Amino acid sequence: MRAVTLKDIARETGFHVSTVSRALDPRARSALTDEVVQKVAAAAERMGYRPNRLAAGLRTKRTRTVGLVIPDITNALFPPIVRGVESVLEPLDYVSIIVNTDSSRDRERSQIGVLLERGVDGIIHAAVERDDPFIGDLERQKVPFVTVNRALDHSAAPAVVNDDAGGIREMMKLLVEQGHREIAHIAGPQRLSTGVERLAAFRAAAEAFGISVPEYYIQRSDLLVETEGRRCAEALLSLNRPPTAILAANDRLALGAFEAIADLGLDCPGDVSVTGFNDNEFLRLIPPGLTTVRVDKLGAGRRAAEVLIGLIDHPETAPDPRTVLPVELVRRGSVAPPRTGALEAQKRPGVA
Amino acid sequence: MRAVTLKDIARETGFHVSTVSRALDPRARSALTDEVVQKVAAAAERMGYRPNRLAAGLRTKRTRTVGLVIPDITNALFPPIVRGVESVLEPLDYVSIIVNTDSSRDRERSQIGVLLERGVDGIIHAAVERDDPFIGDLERQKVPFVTVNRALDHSAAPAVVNDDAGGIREMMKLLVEQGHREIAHIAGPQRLSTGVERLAAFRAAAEAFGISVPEYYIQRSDLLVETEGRRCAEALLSLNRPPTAILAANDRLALGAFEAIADLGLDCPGDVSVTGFNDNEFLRLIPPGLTTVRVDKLGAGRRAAEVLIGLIDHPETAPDPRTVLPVELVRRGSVAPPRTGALEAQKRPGVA
DNA sequence: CGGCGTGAAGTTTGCGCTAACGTCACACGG
DNA sequence: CCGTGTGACGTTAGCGCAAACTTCACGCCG
Repeated sequence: MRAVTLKDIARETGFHVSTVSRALDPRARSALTDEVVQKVAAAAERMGYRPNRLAAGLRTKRTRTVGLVIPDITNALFPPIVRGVESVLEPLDYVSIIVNTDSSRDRERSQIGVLLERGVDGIIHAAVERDDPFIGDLERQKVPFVTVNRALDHSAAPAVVNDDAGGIREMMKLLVEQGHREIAHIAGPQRLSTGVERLAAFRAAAEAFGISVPEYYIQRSDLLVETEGRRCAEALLSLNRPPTAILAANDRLALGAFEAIADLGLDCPGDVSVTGFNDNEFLRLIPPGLTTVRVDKLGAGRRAAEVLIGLIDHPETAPDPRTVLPVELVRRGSVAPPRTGALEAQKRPGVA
Repeated sequence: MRAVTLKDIARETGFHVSTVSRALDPRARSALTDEVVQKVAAAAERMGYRPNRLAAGLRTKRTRTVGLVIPDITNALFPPIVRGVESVLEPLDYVSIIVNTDSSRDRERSQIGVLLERGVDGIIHAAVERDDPFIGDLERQKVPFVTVNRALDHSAAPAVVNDDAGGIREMMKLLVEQGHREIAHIAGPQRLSTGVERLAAFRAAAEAFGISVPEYYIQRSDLLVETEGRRCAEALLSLNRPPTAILAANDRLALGAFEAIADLGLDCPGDVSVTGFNDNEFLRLIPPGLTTVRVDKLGAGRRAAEVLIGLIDHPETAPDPRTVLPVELVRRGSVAPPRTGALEAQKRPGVA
């Protein structure tokens, strides 16, 4: 069952292949008489013609394919971003090829390689590290690309990010208003822009609110996973003077903190308040309900795709180097006023 | 910055393009002297050669691309299936193009169309309905394809499914052992194979355990979403003789039942036990912990990819028409023995 | 010692498509 | 009445690659 080609339609209709090609191309159609266009369209329809994008791509050097580099599609943060991207790409007749890096540089390199072999017209990168070493290659090869959610340190590459600083500030404000003064931070990995941004914002906000944060109130996680959140929270809660609130750099770290709190026989928010970042799905169903910062995942994906398309269609015009998406505080049960002194009193006998 | 082609390497090394092509092709390499292979490989490396898969695909009619049709990547069931698929595809140098149907037939048709235009070597379909009308076309065009998770009604197409019947039976056994006799079912949409399979299994298991199930204990959902689960559960709990256990056809329906139970001021598992199917992530964190049937999502994706590759590489040999993956009961807090008579006593005064 | 198999390379072709270019007829203005 | 523009279509080339086919030299065997 060979596929129907332009040549077949040409034979059938008696026109030349290139006439058929034009008749089927909305942009070139105007150069032809209506009669020809009608006949060709009818024949194409009747014969079940389906354009071969590969051949067209080979000729035009445009595949209408974009690469989407993410750490792991299994991570609830990314599917909505993907849908956002596709919501703008699909109407434009693009498809995306998604690759997972599993946060491994080796995998990132090879996966970007497969995207390039496939001739993607551009890349949306949701897994960059601040000093990503493979990005230079892309820039040198003039492959249009955008980063989402995260940004590069020294690069003019357009980035679509969330208002990390604003979100952290809001959160700090809430905690302070609730009466907290001993506020700790579980920072994200410092090789990610979100990790350093949120940590810096944490420090800045603390200072703005007149809260002093000792260094040991800042725990750096190595990965954005629950186990790391748990480890960091355990360290914080084992301090002689444990914090009354833990502001985590993301939801998964916060979920890990929940576990640590439960393990130590403590209560959230009774003994410790906890906050997150991102507002992943299902969070509202998990007690006591994580107070967090909602980021617009769909919007981020959408915007990234728009920027990328701009880059592809108008390579000369400089794009917005940076889009900062607004965030929104979501209050749930994990924040309450501190129970003054209660935590220390309770802990002293138990812990060495 | 034009990409390096075989021709460039040929000019550089003095060999002919086809010699270069062979030197770079592991299968054809053996026909060349080591010296040539070495030189070509070195030049390719040095010049940063990257094969153009489009051109190769145009020539060979093999794109090493598969299409992955899913309802919605945002649905937690699918990312692990996707990873499973890619875990076998990636080492074979394939990529996948994922399309979301949003359970719409129009979208499904057009999305399958874009996959075909892209010349995918095969399709893994995780969104089929029992009488899917577009599948006939695929079979006629001899496009290799497999269904995952769901199956077609009248088709020889290979399917990778879970042991729905076994899972339901196990679940029924558990409920009966716990002392339940009034067991209701929130069935999945009957246009999906899982919907009818699980309903049939529910009836069969009930009979096997000597449980009689009145028709009004079976509520059919229209979509596999929480709101539908809630609607169905409300209907069941508003009966004069409400069930003591609700066996839902999937986790999301069960989560909806949780909501309905809470809304009615009832307690799970105190007043009603609830069970699900699939074992989506994060379920363990949602109280009281859904007792459910764990399906091997990664394994399903993996198996589907293996079957598809078999179909692609050996079109003549008939594949296993059906792979049934084992499932596992996961006990959590949502099932407890019925509080005999308590529910009725409590409800009578309140509900008409 | 001649023919022939074989190994190692080169030549050619064409996958399906698009874009640059060519042709031809007709209309229109000076 | 002829040149020239223009509209409508045909011709050609080539994107990058792989596979079929060709060439050529060498060695071996009868």
